[in-house]
Amino acid sequence: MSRKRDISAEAGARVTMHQIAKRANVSLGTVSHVINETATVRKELKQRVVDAIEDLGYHPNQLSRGLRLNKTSLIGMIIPDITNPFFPAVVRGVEDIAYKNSYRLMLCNADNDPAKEAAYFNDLRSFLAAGILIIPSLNSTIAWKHAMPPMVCVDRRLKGWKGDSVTVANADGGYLAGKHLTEMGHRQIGIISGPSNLANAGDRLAGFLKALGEAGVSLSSEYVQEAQFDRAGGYSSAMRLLNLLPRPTALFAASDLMAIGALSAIRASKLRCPDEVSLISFDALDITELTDPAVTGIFQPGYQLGYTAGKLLLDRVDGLDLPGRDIVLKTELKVRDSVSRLLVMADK
Amino acid sequence: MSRKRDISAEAGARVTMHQIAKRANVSLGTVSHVINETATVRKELKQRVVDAIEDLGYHPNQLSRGLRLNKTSLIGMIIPDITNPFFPAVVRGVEDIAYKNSYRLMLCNADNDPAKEAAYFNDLRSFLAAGILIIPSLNSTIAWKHAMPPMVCVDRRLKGWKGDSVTVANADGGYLAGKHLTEMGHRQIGIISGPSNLANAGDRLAGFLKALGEAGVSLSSEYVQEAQFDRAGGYSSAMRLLNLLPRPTALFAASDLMAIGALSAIRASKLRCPDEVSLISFDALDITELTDPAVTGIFQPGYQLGYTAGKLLLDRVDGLDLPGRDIVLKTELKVRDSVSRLLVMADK
DNA sequence: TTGTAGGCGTTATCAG
DNA sequence: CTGATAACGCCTACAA
Repeated sequence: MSRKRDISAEAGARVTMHQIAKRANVSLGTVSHVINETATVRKELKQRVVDAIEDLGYHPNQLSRGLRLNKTSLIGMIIPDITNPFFPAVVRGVEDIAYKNSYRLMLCNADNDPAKEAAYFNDLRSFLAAGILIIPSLNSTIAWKHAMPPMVCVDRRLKGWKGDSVTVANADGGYLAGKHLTEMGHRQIGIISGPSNLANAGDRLAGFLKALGEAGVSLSSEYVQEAQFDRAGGYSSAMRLLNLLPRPTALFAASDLMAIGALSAIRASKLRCPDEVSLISFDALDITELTDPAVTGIFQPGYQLGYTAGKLLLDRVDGLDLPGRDIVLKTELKVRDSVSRLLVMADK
Repeated sequence: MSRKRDISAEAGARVTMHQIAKRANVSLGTVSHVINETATVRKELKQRVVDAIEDLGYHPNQLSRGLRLNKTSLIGMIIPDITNPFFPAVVRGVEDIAYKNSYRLMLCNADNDPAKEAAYFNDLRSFLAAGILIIPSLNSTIAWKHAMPPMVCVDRRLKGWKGDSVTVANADGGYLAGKHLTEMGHRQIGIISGPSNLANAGDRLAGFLKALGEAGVSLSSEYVQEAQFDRAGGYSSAMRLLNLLPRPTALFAASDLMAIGALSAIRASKLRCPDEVSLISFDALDITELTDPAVTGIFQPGYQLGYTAGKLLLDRVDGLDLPGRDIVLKTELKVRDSVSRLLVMADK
């Protein structure tokens, strides 16, 4: 008795099925049956139960429920960096589809730290999440494990991943960017690429270089800088690029955050964009629409990415048993104001 | 037996303490003791247990753990809109302090929908979250309930909230903005205020008007527009304001997102900022540093907000029993390029 | 149609 | 120092 009081006196003490049963004068089983509609209960009894639930403000304890069912209604999602505005868009997509199917989203921000990512991953499993969505961090150590809940990779694929994934057409996007630049007359181009151990970054770069190749443009290696997908990375890479001779007439940044950093670098170098240096970017988020100048870039459908991934995951949660599916979403060129047409080429 | 197999064959089946005990040739209790260090176990046995845990890749089931302890290591956080870049900053602050204390963050995006907010709130309680952090949505219906886990209000206070809260000095911030504008010579000013049912918005407005009053400036009511804290709200309000006669020489936007909308409106009206229309804003996020022009604004310490709120919450989780604390964080004027000095006043 | 009882994986009490 | 054993709240097979 004293033990029971000790526990129930804690802050989280809540109404249980037991109390509902007692108040409605029915058995525990009956309460469960009306809650889960797992048996047809006599109308009168049912009403009594419903009333009791209402009166006492009962909400089922998801822990015991999950323990019993060996699964919760939680969808776990791991993202590398919540302050990168691309990811919240993806999250919104996931959230909409999950909430609609009465799943809840447990969002974990790995902070690009593999250890943190792994910790969150294990926790998600420990909470018996129904499924996991992951946008892998830079040096992710997550690997397929035995007895995993369904999982789908979003935006980036886990190394050696065989399951479902949803990504964007990074190579195509890079190609689009390269084509636009060469069509606008640029031949002296600097590239700010993402971390080379990220497939994403490699694909964008490859696509971009392919377009350049088709236009007969070749770049010596110092014109290809590698950096983190953030502002600081964009800034320092752009600085290096702008000091090269001959100076590039255009820069390709592999992400919007990088592009913003590059823009700062261009300003800091007392150069004008796009008059003296053009800039094209990848992401085409709202924010790069309001910079000075608005940045031309390759649009990635972030919301769709999340929504689609959520759908694939729910399929698996519902027991779909199929080989892994890869869905690749199209990218799109958004022409804004940061790329100028080169009419006369001084060195020609 | 068949039942047991049925359940353990499910996708989420995992290693349990039972298996550890068997493999290490000790009892269940001993395993628990070495895991929780709740009794000193003989070195040799302990090693066997540790090895078994390692070998089998055991992770405790948080559901049963939480069920038993009547509390999990989850911190729930409800935010109104994940795509508003102010909130992710707050989340980062929370996350850092929570993770450091080995709590996990369950982030819920209410989407400014009171129903969704309430649903998440109940779910968080159902999962026996150790504590809840909430940035209330616009028309929040959350009210104090019996047997709630510790909760602290962040950024905005819940109606009638008596517990802990962390907010920023909105009135002071508004005052700072008003003072800056009048000191720069502006007397014809337009205001884009937030929803009037939000204390936040009211405070900013009141502070701003106070500064105006001290400078002997009074505004007729059509110069005060009310809108949602987003881009669209900023745009349409600014449009209305810019069509007023006499046209305001300066605009005060109650949030960065609004300011960005206002900037678009200024451009769409073929006006130049800051030459013809100055703009001052509230938030001073990174993004408004890169717009054209960079927007002068009142800085809110988002990360600190989250970090501090997290600390208050953990205090409560640890059983601190004290009357509610209100912590108010200071704001700060960040001068950038969107406010011009008015030297000669035509109508003087 | 309703009620009873056992067990999900832990922790904690208490006796050896 | 170690090991049974009883809960925690819920679901469900099975009995009534």
